[in-house]
Amino acid sequence: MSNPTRSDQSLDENPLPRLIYFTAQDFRKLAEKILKPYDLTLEQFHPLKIISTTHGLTQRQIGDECNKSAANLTRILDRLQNKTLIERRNNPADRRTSLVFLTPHGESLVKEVTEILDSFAEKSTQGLTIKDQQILRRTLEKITTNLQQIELNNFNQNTPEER
Amino acid sequence: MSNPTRSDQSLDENPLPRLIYFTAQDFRKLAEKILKPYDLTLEQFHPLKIISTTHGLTQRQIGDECNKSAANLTRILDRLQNKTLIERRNNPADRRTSLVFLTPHGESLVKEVTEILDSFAEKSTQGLTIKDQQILRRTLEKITTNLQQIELNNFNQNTPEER
DNA sequence: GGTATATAGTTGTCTCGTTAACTATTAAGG
DNA sequence: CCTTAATAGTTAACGAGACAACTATATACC
Repeated sequence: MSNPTRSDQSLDENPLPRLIYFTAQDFRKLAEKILKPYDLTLEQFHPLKIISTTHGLTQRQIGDECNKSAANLTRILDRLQNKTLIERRNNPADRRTSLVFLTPHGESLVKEVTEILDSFAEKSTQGLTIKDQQILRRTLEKITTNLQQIELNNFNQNTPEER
Repeated sequence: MSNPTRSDQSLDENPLPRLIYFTAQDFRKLAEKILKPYDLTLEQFHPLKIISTTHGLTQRQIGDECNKSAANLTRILDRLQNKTLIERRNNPADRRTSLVFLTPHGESLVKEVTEILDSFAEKSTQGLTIKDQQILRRTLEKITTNLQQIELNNFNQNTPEER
């Protein structure tokens, strides 16, 4: 009624990538709001969740799993450590690395927040048929594959037309 | 072959929202690489593109169109202005606002980059049937609607089960 | 007309993401 | 062995998104 945003008018005409992009943004924004009372961000929760399912991972392993660079993960873990949700322990087998564990505090927080986020994720895909969900999944995978292909072409040569 | 990231193994088991999120991230990362030679980011290009199709918008209007907050847009426009791609002109009709225009420099850059990004967007959805694209579009819209619904419920009451 | 409210835009602070430079440790190859 | 290269992690700098506080102007209402 008040502010005519792009969601009201121009979604239909947006190119698909931007549509995906906007949807992801909307999702993130709402997830952040939901997590705010727990003094957590979505990006902090990702690694936390990973640590909770596999204890004692290195930062590299965690970063691979949640698609975060080493630099980025360092700070995120710093913040989680400051909130005493995780701890880094020395790894005698490889002194370059440290192994990351949840504290009891972190453990219980993950448990609590997981339920909330799971229910949120479920609600967000409500009303979609199984078929549509499958197609969505397949389509996104195809796009990801395309992106990888583009990246390869771009960095081996300059957009070759045929091969 | 080298680094087993989440794209190789766990895409299938990821919940849909995260899948959308990862796809959007991949898209953004590649778009940024493509734009780098032009000293532009994807987030800078969005408003630039909008300004190029409708000259003399206020910042508010631009922000609505590209889903950016006023605060965020202020800085992005500052950067674009420093690169002499845009200019802000006084609006005598409402002295709180300024109207944003492209410089000739900005004009030609938008033209150049638009072609590249369009072709990129097209390539990224290559191999998808029209039908699948329609379903993707419909599905994402449905998710967006769901998110709006969740937001309403959350802020009027505490997750009411039924109404 | 004058006060109250709403709106446009800016600025500060924090989190997140990326790149590049750097340290420490480990692995490889002569 | 010892030099070289690779890897794990940290730090700094910058763009970007979010929120809160603030200024200036415009609108509403009494």
